[in-house]
Amino acid sequence: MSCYVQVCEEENEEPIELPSEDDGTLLMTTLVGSFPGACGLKFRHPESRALRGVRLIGDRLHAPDEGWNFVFFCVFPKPENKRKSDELLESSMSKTKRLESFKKCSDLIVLGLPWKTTEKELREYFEPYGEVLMAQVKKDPKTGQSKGFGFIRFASYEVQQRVLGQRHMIDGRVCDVKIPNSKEGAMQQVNSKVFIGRCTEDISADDLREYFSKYGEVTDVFIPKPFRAFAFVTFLDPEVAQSLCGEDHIVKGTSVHVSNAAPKNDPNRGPFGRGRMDGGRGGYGYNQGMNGGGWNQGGNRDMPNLAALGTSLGLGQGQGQGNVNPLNMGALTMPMLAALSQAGWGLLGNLGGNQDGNQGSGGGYNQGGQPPQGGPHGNAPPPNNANMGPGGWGSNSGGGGWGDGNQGGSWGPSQGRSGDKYNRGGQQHYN
DNA sequence: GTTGAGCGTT
Repeated sequence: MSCYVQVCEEENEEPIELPSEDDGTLLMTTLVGSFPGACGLKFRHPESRALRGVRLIGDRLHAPDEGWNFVFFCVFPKPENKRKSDELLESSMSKTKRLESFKKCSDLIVLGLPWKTTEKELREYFEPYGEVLMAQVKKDPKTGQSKGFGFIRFASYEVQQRVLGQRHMIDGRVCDVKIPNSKEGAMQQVNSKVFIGRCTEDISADDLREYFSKYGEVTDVFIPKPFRAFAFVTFLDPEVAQSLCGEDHIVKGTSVHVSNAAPKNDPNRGPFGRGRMDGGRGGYGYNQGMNGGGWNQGGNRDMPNLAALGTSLGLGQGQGQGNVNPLNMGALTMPMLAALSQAGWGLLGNLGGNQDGNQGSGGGYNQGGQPPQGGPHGNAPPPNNANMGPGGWGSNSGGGGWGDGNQGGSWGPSQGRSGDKYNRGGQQHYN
């Protein structure tokens, strides 16, 4: 028996009526359709006067015992512990921030998969959250044995954020879903050529051209022979090339990674791994640097996640052709500039029309965080707390932990910054 | 046939 549920973004705003399903639940997809970025619902209980979260199981919000007879308001992810002094700023920014959070999906890494989990099972686990574009389990090429991790790609950014915000149990193991390190903010060079990584042999130059032409005119496609699992695509418009950098694209069923093509003969060309500054939880990236996270954890010379900055600040949009400056400096706030400067970031020196300039900055990132406390059995999340901690879901359903289908909890989100470093190998010299 | 932090045949 479906009905309409009154929902508004915040308390005391004009509600919108959203249709529930036949089974009386409200789909998350219905909710985010009207409230992008929402991750749950809460309401003020008339007796307790307290906020109550709405139970969320999978993709379905379940009516409170009293039914949908309240005005509900949205819960949005809180990526950081909010300090009191930030609340004003937070509320004044919240709407724009949410608008800016319309970002494209990226692949997500799924860590901790049971050895036996297949790609099919991986896909089937995530499908209830939303459309799955790609699911793969990394295997040893010889034995076919799973390496215990895989990648997943969703069609919807909102779904992606929801999946990132929850803990997962797949085939009896707790799995971590994160933004992979390969998605670190690629410094966007002024270059109309992009590097296409993770190509498979069945992707032809024509395939790449056809696929990428939808973003702009492709002037060249180059695939090294013999097969080297990467390619170059050159666009007429550097803006187009820039806009694709850092993204994953699915070409002929394969997730390829687009990054800036390193110039051929730059001895300075180093690893392309750059630091994630946001603790690895994706989304709201620029905001994460503001609460003591800082740009430069551990004192290494990582670069800020420029891709995240660029998107969240609306950089790189609408630049006229021929303007080789990838940054709209007018959009950079002083604190940002200060942060960038403090990060030892050599951008300014690189803006002088050096099309082949490349950052020689080393890799190293600060990800990690503490493993979750508590286990898959028992140790349920704190019940009925509408004010979740970082990474939490706002709408926390009370009751048990794993095993009863309760997915609303957040126990010990991995937002910590343990400062461990990891240096990936990077883009190799290529002639 | 084993394993359990990580990062995708650059």
